[in-house]
Amino acid sequence: MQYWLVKSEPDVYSFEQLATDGKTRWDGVRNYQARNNLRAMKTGDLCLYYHSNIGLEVVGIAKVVKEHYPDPTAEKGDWSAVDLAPVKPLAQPVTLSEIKKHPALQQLLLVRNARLSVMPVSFDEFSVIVQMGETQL
DNA sequence: GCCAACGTTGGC
DNA sequence: GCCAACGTTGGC
Repeated sequence: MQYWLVKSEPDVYSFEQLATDGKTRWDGVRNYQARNNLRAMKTGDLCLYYHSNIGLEVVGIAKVVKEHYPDPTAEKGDWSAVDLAPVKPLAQPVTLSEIKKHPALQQLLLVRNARLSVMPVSFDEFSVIVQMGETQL
């Protein structure tokens, strides 16, 4: 079991929208590092769902329900998509500023590489953020 | 809206 | 293969 963090701009596709849809195709990734992370995802892996630009906070947990396949939105190039489904929202969102303040989260790629949109997180980091969101695993 | 950080492109 | 120029992302 691996843990991840995925970013989305909430005015484009929010966690609430994912909760409504029940499932979504995570496509449109055009960054090699992020793509390679998508390809490493396994069914059942859990993802922290982060709202970038608006909110700047982790708002929920999603899970991988379909492993990587060719991204149908890619007109050219070698890109991948996965399918994600909602697990649960955090009782209280965990903001970027809280994450930056937390001693156990200083290695988080979200902090160290702001531009990466799909990144692995350790189980410890995942647990800390979920606990900060006051939600049970 | 600005700008820093990063990735990509293209000239040499 | 280097590096400058450019485009994009994302925090502020």
